[in-house]
Amino acid sequence: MATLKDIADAAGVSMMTVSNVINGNYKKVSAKKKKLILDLIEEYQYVPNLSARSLTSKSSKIIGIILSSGNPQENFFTNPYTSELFGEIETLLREKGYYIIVSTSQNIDDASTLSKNWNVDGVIFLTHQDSSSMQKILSNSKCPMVFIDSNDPSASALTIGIDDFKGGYTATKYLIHRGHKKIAFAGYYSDDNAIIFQRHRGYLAALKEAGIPYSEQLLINTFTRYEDGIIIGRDIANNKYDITAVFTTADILAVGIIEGAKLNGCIVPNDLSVIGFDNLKLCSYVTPKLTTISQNVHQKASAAVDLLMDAIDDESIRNRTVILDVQLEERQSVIHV
Amino acid sequence: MATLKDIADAAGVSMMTVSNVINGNYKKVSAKKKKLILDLIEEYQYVPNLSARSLTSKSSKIIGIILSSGNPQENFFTNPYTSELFGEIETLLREKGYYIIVSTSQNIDDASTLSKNWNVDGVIFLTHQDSSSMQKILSNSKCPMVFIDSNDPSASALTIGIDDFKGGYTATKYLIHRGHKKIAFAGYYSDDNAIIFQRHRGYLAALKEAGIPYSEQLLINTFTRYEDGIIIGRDIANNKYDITAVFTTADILAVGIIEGAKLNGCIVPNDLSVIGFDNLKLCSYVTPKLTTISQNVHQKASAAVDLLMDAIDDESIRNRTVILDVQLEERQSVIHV
DNA sequence: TTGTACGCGTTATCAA
DNA sequence: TTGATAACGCGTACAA
Repeated sequence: MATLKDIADAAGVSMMTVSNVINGNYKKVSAKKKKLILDLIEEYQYVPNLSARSLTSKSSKIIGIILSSGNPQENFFTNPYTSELFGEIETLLREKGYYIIVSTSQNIDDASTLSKNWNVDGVIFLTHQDSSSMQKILSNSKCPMVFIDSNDPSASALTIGIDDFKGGYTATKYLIHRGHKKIAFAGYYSDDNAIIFQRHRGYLAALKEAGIPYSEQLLINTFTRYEDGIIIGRDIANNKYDITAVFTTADILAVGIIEGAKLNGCIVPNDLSVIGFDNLKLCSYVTPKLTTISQNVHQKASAAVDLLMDAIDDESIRNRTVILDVQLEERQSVIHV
Repeated sequence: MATLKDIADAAGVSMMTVSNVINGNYKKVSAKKKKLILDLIEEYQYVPNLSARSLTSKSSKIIGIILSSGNPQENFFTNPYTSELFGEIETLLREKGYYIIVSTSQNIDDASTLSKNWNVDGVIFLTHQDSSSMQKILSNSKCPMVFIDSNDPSASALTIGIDDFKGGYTATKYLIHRGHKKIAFAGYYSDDNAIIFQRHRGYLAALKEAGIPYSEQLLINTFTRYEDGIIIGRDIANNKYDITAVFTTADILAVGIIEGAKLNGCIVPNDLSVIGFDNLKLCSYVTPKLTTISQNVHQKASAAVDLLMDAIDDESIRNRTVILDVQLEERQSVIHV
């Protein structure tokens, strides 16, 4: 492995001259030596050791991407939403010259260990963190951290979110307009998950606006996995709930519900209308194609990266919230009753 | 940020003693000092700087994971197979105490730059590399590299693959047993893609065994994306090909074909039988559920990690090929004619 | 324009 | 059992 010194020796100059060439400080080097050094670098296939560089300079050019949640998941990357978002962010970051270290640990403390271990320039949390975890992380953070889909009650962090209230409201209103009155809400509803809480609030608002009474029985609390959807779908088909439609907080859950219902003889949309959330590619793959609340994953990734870059460049940016819009994507899983 | 020196100063001992405690060399330290130091580490929340460590020690505890291919992809992580495989590998590696740097660059040279930049302990290539790229990479590799789904004509690398010939053979034979005689092959067929070539060979072998003639017209050469499948499906429905069944080299492509056929009035499996490849979760989400050749992603990930670990531990292991078995997963997309 | 000396945080060696 | 010192590869400050 060629080092700076090797190149310097070969060129008969000091390490400093080589360093200047590498870092593009061409004004400080004569054209002749510059060319010589450039050729040598090519010949030796020299690549700087970034560990060494990050030791002296403050920047490591590493961004940590963390996926962790209480919601049990064997493999975060079987979730198409998470995967797609991750891929978009990775691409954006790489184009800006950063390396990415991923970690899917369930343990929040690993986040701060990671950032200290490698002196990362920034961190992006891809999955929902409850507020206590968030506070814990922020309290001993030493670099900018962007949270996607997390609550920020104290508004003291960098967060990217979507208009969850509007999502819940829009979906529910759409169902109501189609004549539905008995509409269930299915998702991972919990006190410390503001995302789902807001969607639920939107759902309630639409119900109230239409003068439709709400009862606890309409809340189907569940993890958002395909398998959980199957069970719920079967229950629905077996008339465990008295409903004609269900708004779910994730496409993958909706797909499971549709399948479960079908297994027990309840056909979507004829016997049951379903609306999802996310607008994954998956929505077009299934039958019937899933009507859903669409969030723009690319836009979300881009907003997260922009915000992180801003915060890295400017120390003073340490709390800011970006809320992205959502809209209904009409397909085939809802029927007029 | 507390450093080794900070802890040493606080404890009134040398850095070396602290280092020994951190690295578990307890025999070299008195019990009393050990406890003192451990407490201090806890109090200061000390975490070692791995950049510094990797400068001195040979190991960086970083594994690079590279996704790159000529096959155009905006975002590798929209491919469920790739995502799932990546997630499995990440988990396995993390459990073994490694950090992961991901890179999705299209440029092969970035792979070697990455490995030099960070002095990675090993690299895993997640996507197919043609043999020339592979040779290029291997020629200036300085650490163990495992290739998944790549050809290794010279058998001089570490590779993980599946029995592609058997996959093609089994699928085709299955179709033949169901009475099909006009069977197309759809996939990214190219000279430098041994994977697909082998599947095609298996396909040919089954045809030959049954005495069914093959013609070039049965080869549908295409990128393996959903959108490409749509086009092919439409073509099939429009009788561009004279076939009753198609074996595809990827589930996502099969799903597209089914949809495209349907758009033009050709219903699977009644009018057309389709077999996929991979056995993604997606197969169960679609209608009809997709019959496919199943490869065990978890097993593949595990084999890749095991092989890499072996190679890291033992310099002498620099070429070895692991071939995993495949099998038919029967669902609903094939009919008896 | 070029070179020297030092420090970044850690570990290995060797001596005490 | 402990500690002093050199070394890893690079960048910055300063001097020539």
